[in-house]
Amino acid sequence: MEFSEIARTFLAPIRALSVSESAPKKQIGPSIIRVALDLPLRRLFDYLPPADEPVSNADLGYRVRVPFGRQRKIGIIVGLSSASDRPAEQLKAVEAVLREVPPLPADWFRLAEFCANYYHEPLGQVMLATLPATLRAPLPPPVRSLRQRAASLPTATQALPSLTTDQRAALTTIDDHGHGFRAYLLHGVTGSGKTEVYLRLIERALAGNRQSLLLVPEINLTPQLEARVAARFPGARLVSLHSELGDAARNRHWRAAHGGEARIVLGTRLAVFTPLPELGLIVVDEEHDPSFKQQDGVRYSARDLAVVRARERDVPIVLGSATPSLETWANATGWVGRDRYHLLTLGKRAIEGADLPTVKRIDLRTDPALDGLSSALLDAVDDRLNRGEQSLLFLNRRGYAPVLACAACGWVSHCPSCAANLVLHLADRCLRCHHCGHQTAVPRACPTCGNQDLGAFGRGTQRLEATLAERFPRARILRVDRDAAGTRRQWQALVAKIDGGEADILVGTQMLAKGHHFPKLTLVGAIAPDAALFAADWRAPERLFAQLMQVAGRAGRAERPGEMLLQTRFPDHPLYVSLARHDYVGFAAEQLAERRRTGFPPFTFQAMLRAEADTMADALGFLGAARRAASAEPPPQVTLYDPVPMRLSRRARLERGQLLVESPSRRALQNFLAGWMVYLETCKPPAQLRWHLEIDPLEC
DNA sequence: AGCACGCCGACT
DNA sequence: GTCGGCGTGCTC
Repeated sequence: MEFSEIARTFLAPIRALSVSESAPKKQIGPSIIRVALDLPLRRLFDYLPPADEPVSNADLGYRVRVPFGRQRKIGIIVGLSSASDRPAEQLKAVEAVLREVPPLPADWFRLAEFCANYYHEPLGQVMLATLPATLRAPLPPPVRSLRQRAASLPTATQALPSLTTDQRAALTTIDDHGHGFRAYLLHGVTGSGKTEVYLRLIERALAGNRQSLLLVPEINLTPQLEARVAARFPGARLVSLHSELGDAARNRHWRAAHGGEARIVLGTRLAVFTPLPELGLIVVDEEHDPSFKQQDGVRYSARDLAVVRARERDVPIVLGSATPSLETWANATGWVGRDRYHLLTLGKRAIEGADLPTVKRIDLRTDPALDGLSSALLDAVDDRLNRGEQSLLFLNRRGYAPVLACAACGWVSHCPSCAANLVLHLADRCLRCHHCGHQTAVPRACPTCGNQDLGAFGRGTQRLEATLAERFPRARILRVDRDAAGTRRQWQALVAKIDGGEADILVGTQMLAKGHHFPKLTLVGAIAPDAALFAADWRAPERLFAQLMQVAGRAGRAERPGEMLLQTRFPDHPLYVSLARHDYVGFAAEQLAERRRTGFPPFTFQAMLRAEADTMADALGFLGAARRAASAEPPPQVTLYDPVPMRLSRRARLERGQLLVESPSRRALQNFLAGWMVYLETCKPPAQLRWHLEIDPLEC
């Protein structure tokens, strides 16, 4: 069957798929139950009601246990009907309607449906993937006695921090608009008091007897936020939802939210799907953070879904950031259509006397770096050591050196499974691939020519740490990267050390830029930011600016002024000029103008079809066939580019290719993709080939 | 996705 | 002669 024909035949029923809220009432009694199952299939499965147990509209949203082939599965009742496509004798009966958990509510259905349609994933997979594991398991969890939580402490009478003019103005604007839907962008530099605004809004939601949903990028890095919220509202039950939580706790927290007992839910991206019967407020903190985008399974953007959810529920949503994503900024400042988001700006740092750090650019052409460190930066670190203050050196590259190589024959440490180099990790005495985890011992001599003199090229955090130890033998140096602070426990131990004044120099990746502030820190050095300036990825400047701005914000938040030193060969680059002025607005305007001129998002909409297979020929062959099928009847307003190898063309022994699809019209793109997906699922690619579609891809 | 059924190689 | 490889095909 041709693609276009398939689109016509199958598309209409898929779009029409929805919860039938007007199914016949029980005088006839609907005889068919439509069930969503966790399968990669774009259809529902029809079942008969369980023996002697009529079902009604009140059963929509309950989980069911059903026979499926010779297995048992958990599904969700998404509709009732009086007829099925299949003859009744082919239908099996639902084994049990599981009523111990209240039914999933209608707004949760609409969110799951939106997610399934927008990201082109089967509804059942979306729905089941968002439930806690224990509610997905075909066997009921072992019965445990419900542990009653200790009664909450009486509300401590604590003096609330006084608000700045900007904070008060932001709150007044939100208050004046009332309880209904409106999306706000709360734009404010580090220390401008965004969190206090969130807390005041949560306070209002609590007073109005409404639940609040607070989404954060990585909960591990911000345990203090959790503590701060809990301390402010000791009388309200707060639960967290994130992937490091065990199954039991996850289930408990999810049910507390669903049941309405939890009044505040603090979670990472998956928490956007938590059913909240009395939701009154959504906050997305650090909304620009890429970790709001799920990178496997259902590839959704939790930030975007949060906005959809707020609209569905008719509640306000606040997106907060010092460096908003350019998509969000465009929505808030009239670059795309009229202002969709309302912009609220927090100008000054809320802490009395704490100014933004001065940003100085060190020209590496006149002050060349020796072992990665310019004399100006060394002097500045020395200065801090003498004053008993802390320095932070920011280098976004883990390991000792990005590659080990033989100068005699040209051998380099290549990953056998990926199109990438093995990174030298001297701390663990190994070579390691950062993409697949492959690990080998460091060879004593060149594997090809026997040369004993292998060289470590480039510089990572470990090497920088070693250099600093040599240069400042009396300083206490602490390295903070994923290797040293991978778990919540390790991270907290390091934070405790830093706060306890047990470190003079911190060396770290962007991990250090997030969340925590260190009162004694007055110097931030960016070691090698230039690489991102000319990267092929057109989003690289946006990410670099955000990172540098964020890490700069670590310096001098207390009464001591902070300083940032930027080591660069391009001191006049507009990105650095904007950064030195703390001018996000100017930077964003320049980037958006460039993107509009060159036709990049948010002025166009993108989707990426990706395929991986044993050979690049297979991967590109599949993508090429997909493209030809679409071009046979060219979709209006949609451009399909040539299939190309991905930037990391081979990972874990699989060759990877991608095909970019683009349109100035979101609707045109979505219409095309819906039909295309149905067609692609009828294709018979080589067995080992895997493919997936990503909407609004962040990586190009 | 599972889990069947279904035809061709090295083994108790 | 069997156990088992994973190539299609189906699951209400």
